[in-house]
Amino acid sequence: MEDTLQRLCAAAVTDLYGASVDAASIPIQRTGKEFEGQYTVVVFPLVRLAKQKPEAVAEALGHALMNRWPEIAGFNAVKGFLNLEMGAGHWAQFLAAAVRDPGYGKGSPSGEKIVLEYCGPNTNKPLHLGHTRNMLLGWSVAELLDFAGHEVHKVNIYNDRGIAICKSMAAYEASGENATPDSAGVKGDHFVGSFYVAYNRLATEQAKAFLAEGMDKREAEKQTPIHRRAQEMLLAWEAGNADVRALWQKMNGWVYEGFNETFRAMGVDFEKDYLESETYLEGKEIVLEGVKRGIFQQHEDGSVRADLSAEGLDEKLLLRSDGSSMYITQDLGTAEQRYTDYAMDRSYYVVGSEQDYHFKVLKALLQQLGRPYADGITHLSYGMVDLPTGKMKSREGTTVDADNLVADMIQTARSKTEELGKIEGLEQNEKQTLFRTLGLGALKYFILRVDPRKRILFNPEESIELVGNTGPFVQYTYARIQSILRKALKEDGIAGAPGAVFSPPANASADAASWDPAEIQQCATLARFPATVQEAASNHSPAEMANYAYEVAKTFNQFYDQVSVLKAENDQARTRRLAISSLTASVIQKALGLLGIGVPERM
RNA sequence: GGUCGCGUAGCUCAGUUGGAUAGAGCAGCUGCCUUCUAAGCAGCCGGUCCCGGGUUCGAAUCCUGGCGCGAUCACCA
Repeated sequence: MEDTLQRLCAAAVTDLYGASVDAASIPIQRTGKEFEGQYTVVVFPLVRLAKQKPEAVAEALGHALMNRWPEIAGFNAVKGFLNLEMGAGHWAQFLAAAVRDPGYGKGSPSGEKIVLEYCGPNTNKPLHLGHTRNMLLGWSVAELLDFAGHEVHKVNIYNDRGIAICKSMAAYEASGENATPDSAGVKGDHFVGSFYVAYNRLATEQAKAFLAEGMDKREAEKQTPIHRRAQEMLLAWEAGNADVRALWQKMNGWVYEGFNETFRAMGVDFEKDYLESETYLEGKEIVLEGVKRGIFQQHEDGSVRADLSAEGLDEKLLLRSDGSSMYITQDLGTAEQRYTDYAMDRSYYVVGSEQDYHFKVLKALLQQLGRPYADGITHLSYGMVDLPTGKMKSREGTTVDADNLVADMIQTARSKTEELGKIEGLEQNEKQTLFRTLGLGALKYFILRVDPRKRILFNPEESIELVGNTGPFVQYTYARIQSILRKALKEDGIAGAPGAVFSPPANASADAASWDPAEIQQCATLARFPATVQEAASNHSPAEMANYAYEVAKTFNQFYDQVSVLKAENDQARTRRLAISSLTASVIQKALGLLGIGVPERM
């Protein structure tokens, strides 16, 4: 739509003033609420070419556009702003085309292959609120890119080895008594996490004796038997010790089971899992290859470093003097592995902003190595989730657990729904589904509607809102529409697909005069969906999609209030409004779907 | 200290990449349910867009200098 207007404007300017302008540079925007019209051309940039006053340019351009495009029904010029009113015929055409297109909003295939990594948990403790933001963002960005026309592969990376998991293992060995998640009746990841907490308790306890001897705190903890045991296990793991590996395998297995349950509850999925235990050796080889090619430097003590000062970064350690690998080394291996698997054009890493530096380094290293996938790396950085008490810290138990959070939200949705008492007729399992849809909808919307870069403040004391600018508000609008459509089907005695039934009147352009402003406003909002998809995808911003979904719902509720669908003045208006309603429902369903939020048939 | 990010109503956030009188929600106040679901709609109240300078027809948006908050700069991950 914008493109068309820009083209027409450019042509008109050439006709009127004999000057050529770049069509793409002509600003087209939505008309402000206080003015008539749907699209506004800002003519200030053209004033210089025209050598006339802005108002005169707008006026002249308005006439010229009307001549060129009959779908423009009128215009008004205010200062340098040319407001265009599209006629009912235009909207009727739009409506007919959009309603009949099941793929309305979907981008055409770009041929670009993208691998998107998100979640990236450690396997020694359960997922928390920080992971929740990561998962929701990652999943949604992937869906947006997919819907916008790219080929997207979602992958996870497990940090499944290292000192953290050895700590849980050491504590389990010391106090686990061969219990299992089943025997304890605890979800696997929580079960293992409880030993991570137990480790810290034991270490603090055991450190007391050393502290009494005047040792400093860090040193004292290093001397504790439990810490020594964890270190020992780490070395044994690297050496391939069968017992340690078996325990590691068993405990990680419990964690994966627990995680999978959380992923299901959260509604996120992965096409492939990567394990750092399987890629860190490959990372080491890449570093050694770099040394051989003279790209990285091996120092006298045996350590390997990369000089990134040319990129404005520091010198970076890649291998320790004992030859063991670093965090960054593993990521090099994982990246290589990924390219072997997918040969992707671009790779996205959804990881918190505290790792901005890390990803700059990773990309720079791969560029130095001349890897073909290096330039295609993008770090999708997002801000932390803070509590009123400050930053979350696992060791201090100040995290908000992901499973509890979801359960709480479902509970909140249940009590609100029961309080309103509008769902008496539903079966028990339908109710459960509804509470889940609403609870998760509220949670996901709450997190996704804010700009990813910004920090989110989450107050566990206050439950997430269900009224106002929220997920359930948008869901409610959908449910309202479904109620109308059900009644319409019943009145008409027709069963079938709403899309087919609620097509607009064939001769819609004939009833131009009868369109209510609310109908035009709703159509104008719905018409922005495809452009919003592309923008949200290219900006990697579910927030833009969330805000759009809110606006679609908001304008529909106004429409709902201002005109009656089922009791419209005439059949033509009724059919048309049914078409607008069903298209609105479809757009809401798609927009929320891109955020991972489901829609209820009633609520 | 260097680098990066953020700073908009009492609170939580938008602001279409430089456009009109800066918008929503929550909180507070007022109206609207014998009419398609009131988880809604309409209205009131609420602003030094952190501060100073600059660029131009026009700046919350771009540049520059400050201030504040946060992250990061490990032989941790």
